[in-house]
Amino acid sequence: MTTRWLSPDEQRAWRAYIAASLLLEDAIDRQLQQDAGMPHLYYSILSVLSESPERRLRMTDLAERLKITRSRLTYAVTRLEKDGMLRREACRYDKRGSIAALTDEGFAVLERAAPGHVETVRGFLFDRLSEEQVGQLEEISAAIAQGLQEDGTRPAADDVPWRRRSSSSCS
Amino acid sequence: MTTRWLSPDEQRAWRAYIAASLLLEDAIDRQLQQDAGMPHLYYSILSVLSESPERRLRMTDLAERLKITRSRLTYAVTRLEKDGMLRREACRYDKRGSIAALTDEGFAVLERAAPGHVETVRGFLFDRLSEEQVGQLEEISAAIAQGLQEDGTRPAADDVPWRRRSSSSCS
DNA sequence: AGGCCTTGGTTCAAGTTTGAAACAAAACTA
DNA sequence: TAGTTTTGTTTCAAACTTGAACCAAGGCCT
Repeated sequence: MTTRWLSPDEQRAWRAYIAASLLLEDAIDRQLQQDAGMPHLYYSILSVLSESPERRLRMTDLAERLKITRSRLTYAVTRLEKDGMLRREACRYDKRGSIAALTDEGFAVLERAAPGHVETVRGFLFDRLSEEQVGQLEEISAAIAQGLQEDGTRPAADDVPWRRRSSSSCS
Repeated sequence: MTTRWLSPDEQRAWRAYIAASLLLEDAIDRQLQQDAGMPHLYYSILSVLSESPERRLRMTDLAERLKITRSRLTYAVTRLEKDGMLRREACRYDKRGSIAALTDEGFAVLERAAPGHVETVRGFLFDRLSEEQVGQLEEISAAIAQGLQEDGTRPAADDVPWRRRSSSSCS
């Protein structure tokens, strides 16, 4: 089959999107690196933990929410643990499991960094978009994410009638 | 001043966006790594070069178009040169300058990889969006990028009445 | 010409990401 | 229950990114 190339509109959208996402991630990484001494992903880890029940989550669940590989998470958590931002705990119900628990210090760091981070996100993103566009951005993002999450390299989709396990809290 | 936190709508949009951009870049990187043996950025370098006059561009111009640091580009170009995808040439008019020139082999690799790449972008992005949304995505991205490009850490903005130099072709 | 600031690129070390492999503990299955 | 497969996590080496430092060379003064 001959390739369906991108239309000029699609080309422009694609390039604009690539540029914007690169620039935005860079700006946010730099801000957080400066003000909190950690890149965006690491901040997000603390943030997700802070909103979880008892401020703790199993590694796999954490990785799933952040859309990153377990291996990447392991590395990040090791660093954050070294820095005292969180602690690893064993899972009582599943001896394989390991739980990342936010420490008080981690929470404090998060609280101190949050205002600056929000300012940045606002300044570079939301202040530049209309309310309408915010809605559009969410819908577009959701559509993209959905397509990419239908279980990664799935087995044809009609092969798995039930939905994936929701979570495995533990603790 | 007390922080203006994100509204629920903004929160959702932000999280959806982060997830989508992570997932999308990952998917594209994986596809290109598989089919062309290089990550997305490296492919983009070849792609930009292929569309430039004489298929060559100065390092700084290349970095500017791709929105990456010169140092990152240096590393990437070194790898691509080692792989024979491009060649570095001296700049005749500016002895500091160095020009990246796509080789025939690089062009060939690009041509072979392009269809698969476009399929992927289409499958994960454009096939999931309405025509309208494509337009919205472009506008949103452009707005974001614009805000982030007003000359990085600029000197107060009212300090530089003229616009930055456009380019420095050479060769 | 002689200084001095800027620009174009690279280098280097430290930090991060990737993907495959290794392990150990569940969960099945025969 | 032993054997096999799956799941949860880490480990390791190779590749990549970051940011600061460095080295020319070009531009501007005076």
